[in-house]
Amino acid sequence: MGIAERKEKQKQEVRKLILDASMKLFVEEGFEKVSIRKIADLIEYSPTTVYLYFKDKNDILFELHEMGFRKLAEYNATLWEIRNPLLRLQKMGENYIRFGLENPQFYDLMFIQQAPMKALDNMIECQWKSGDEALNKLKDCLAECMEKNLIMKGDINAVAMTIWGMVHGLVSLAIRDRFEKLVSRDQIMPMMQQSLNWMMNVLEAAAEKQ
Amino acid sequence: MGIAERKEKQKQEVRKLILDASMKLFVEEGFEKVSIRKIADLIEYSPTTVYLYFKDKNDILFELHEMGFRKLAEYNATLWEIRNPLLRLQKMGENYIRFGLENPQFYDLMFIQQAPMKALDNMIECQWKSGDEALNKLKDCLAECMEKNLIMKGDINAVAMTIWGMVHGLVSLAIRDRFEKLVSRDQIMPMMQQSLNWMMNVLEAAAEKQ
DNA sequence: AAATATAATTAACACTGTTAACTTGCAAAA
DNA sequence: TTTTGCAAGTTAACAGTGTTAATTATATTT
Repeated sequence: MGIAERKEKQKQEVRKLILDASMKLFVEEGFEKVSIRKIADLIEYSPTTVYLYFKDKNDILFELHEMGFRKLAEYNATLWEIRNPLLRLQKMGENYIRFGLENPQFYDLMFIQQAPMKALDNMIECQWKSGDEALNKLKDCLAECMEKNLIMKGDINAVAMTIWGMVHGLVSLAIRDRFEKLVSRDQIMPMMQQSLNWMMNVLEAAAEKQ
Repeated sequence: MGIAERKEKQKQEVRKLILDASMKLFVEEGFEKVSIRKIADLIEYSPTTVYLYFKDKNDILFELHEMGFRKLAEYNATLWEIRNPLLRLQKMGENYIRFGLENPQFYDLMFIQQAPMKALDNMIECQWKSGDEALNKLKDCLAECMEKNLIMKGDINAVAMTIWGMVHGLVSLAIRDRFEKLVSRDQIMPMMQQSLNWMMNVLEAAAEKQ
């Protein structure tokens, strides 16, 4: 069955060709500039060929969104060496914010755009695996913090949403230009840092009081 | 100069016609279904007529975004009677979340979409007045809390961003379907309420410790 | 070599925002 | 009263978008 194997391999190669082209357009021109026709032009195939390898555009954007999660994981590569869970939490927040501001297009796709979630709806395994994995790491960290009385106890899901919500709030307001209309541009980054610091101080103080 | 006045009035009437039609489409079919052609169809003018009254589509979306802010203000109408600033803060957060979940299209336009901010760039007064006004009310509340030692002291801008960031994070993750892929749908609302409660407890405890 | 299966294409549909050029109707000047 | 000029509104077009049905070309199997 050598030829069936080769065929499968070729199919995967074209698939990769499409994804590479999408990626190139995506990082160079941003999310909304990625179109099926431009992808096809780049790989020198007709636009309809793309539909032989992907169900629709959302399906392609889902794959790009997965790449984004791999990139985020790279940011956190050295994080698990940190013993103090509260310090780890802080670094996690810093990395998250840094990732968002340095890769706004990826962030957009991972946490703002609806397209990847729509692709998920049409899949067999319709659970958001990437998001779940990332959230679990946050939950583990928070659980450890609670165990050691470093943050106030509470429902782990609710607390995780709170912390995630806070950093996501900062990043998404920043990359959607809500801050630069309110404070001067060069003040945004230091202010976000201050914001995170204040939050950490509050968390710490509340735990000590408990 | 009676005729010039009448002309001006007629011009304003067509303008209102366009906005009403946009609004109708917007609340009935959502943001991405609003198109210049559909607006024109609805008011029985040609599509290009719209461009005689608005610079571009962003310009129309900006007006809708303003209506959203007026709607949000309605939610907070009875808020200023509350004396205790910490309780006021909590209710403000609850109202914000409720507004977002009950009016996801408006929320989208006000805090997620880039279109209204792009319209702002091409305006004489390119400050985000609506956002600034809303944020100032939050800042006033926080300043009062700090004064009375009800929350931990810190840079007022940074703290405001933190609090806003948190509630915006929750709402935007919710309306962009990030929660329902992680927890069951009917658990989202109670979890968000729990999330806010935990946050308020943390704020309170941290203040007392100070 | 002929039949079959698969890969890729062309053409089309129904949309989108936006601009240039043209036509109509009405108020003001000759 | 007639002519001029301006503003409102229109048509046609450009350059795109995602997506589907029908068709052609290619490669594999019989």
